[in-house]
Amino acid sequence: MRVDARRNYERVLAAATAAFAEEGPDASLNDIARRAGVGPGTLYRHFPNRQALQAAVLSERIEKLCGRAEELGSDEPAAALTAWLRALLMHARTDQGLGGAVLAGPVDLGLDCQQAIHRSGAALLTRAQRAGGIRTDVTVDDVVQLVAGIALAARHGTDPDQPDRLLCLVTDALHSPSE
Amino acid sequence: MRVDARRNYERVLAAATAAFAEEGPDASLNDIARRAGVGPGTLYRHFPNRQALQAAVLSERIEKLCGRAEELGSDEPAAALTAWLRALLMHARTDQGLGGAVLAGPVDLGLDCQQAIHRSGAALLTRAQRAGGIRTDVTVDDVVQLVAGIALAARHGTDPDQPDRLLCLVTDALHSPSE
DNA sequence: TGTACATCAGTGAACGCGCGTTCACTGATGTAC
DNA sequence: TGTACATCAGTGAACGCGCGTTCACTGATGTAC
Repeated sequence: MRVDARRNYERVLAAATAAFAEEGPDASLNDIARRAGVGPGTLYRHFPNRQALQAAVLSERIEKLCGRAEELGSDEPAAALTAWLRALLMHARTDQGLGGAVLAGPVDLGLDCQQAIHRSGAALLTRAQRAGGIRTDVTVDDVVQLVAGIALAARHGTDPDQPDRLLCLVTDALHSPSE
Repeated sequence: MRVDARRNYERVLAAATAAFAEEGPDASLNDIARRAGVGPGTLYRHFPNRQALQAAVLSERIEKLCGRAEELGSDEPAAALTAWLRALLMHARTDQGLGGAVLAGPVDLGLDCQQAIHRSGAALLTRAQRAGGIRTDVTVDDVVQLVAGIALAARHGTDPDQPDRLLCLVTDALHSPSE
């Protein structure tokens, strides 16, 4: 990759990160190019569409999230799940709900972003279920969807720690009440 | 109100209902006017902005929802709450998430739409809490937000009865586990 | 090391699109006589 | 009941806007000699 190409790639990525953080998932692509001090064409050279850009912005964070899941793999199963779900909620709320929108969205980012999250979540969930104390009638998809929902609904909320409270409610619910 | 005005009002409302059902909350206003066989100006005469139109479309349903809450007022408290939350979820999912978007949205519809829902919910919730068996550390706002979140996240989901499953999880969570 | 050149990247004006919104005009309605 | 008229409603072409996207052209980069 040529040095100027790499430089502009970085610039666009940084501008996109800032724009998504400020404007949310629907930030204008032209505006992102403008912020990056770059022509629209340059943006398109590197990122063929909005999803590619969103994926690029999120991928680093998603990797961290999956890394965190591995770290938690040695903790007490149920606690590890709870802790990771909290991290997942943080992720889903980043950039005005970009994370959550991608999680719940119709788009398949092509990359294994979402799949990676599901894999990480599945590992923690099934481990906790096998260890007992966590409901077995819940799928990873359910949990991820719930967390995404909390993040999406919270986007325009006024109470800043409502999402955490709701997550607590959900994690409580995961601790099987019947057995 | 003149007879032609009333007629067009109804037409626009019907067209809006259909459009929201098909396209979701962001359906084009020009398109709605077109469906109604009416000029854009006519639409604006009756509904100054999109929110007014959304409110008009939803208001009837919201009234029903509040009516249902009153009906349930004589049932067993916890069961009544659960049943109403299910109805609320149905509402939030109508029209591709229009109900949920309005519930969770930043907009104050001016009307007492959302307030009415909150009032109805509050009545059922506090009654159930007083009767015991329902967590007391949860507010109406929390519950409504959660239901809206489930609806929003479900918008692009593939599993048609996932929302119901998630709601069950939530209602289970409401049944206080600690006491 | 220096130069010529091919290749790749960037530019940015311009396009087409659909949106929300307006407003000068036409037409329908209801009312007063 | 019939007609004149004021008022209210509807029309729809047109506007401005910002969006995503393209492409002919210019410029920077790296390479071969």
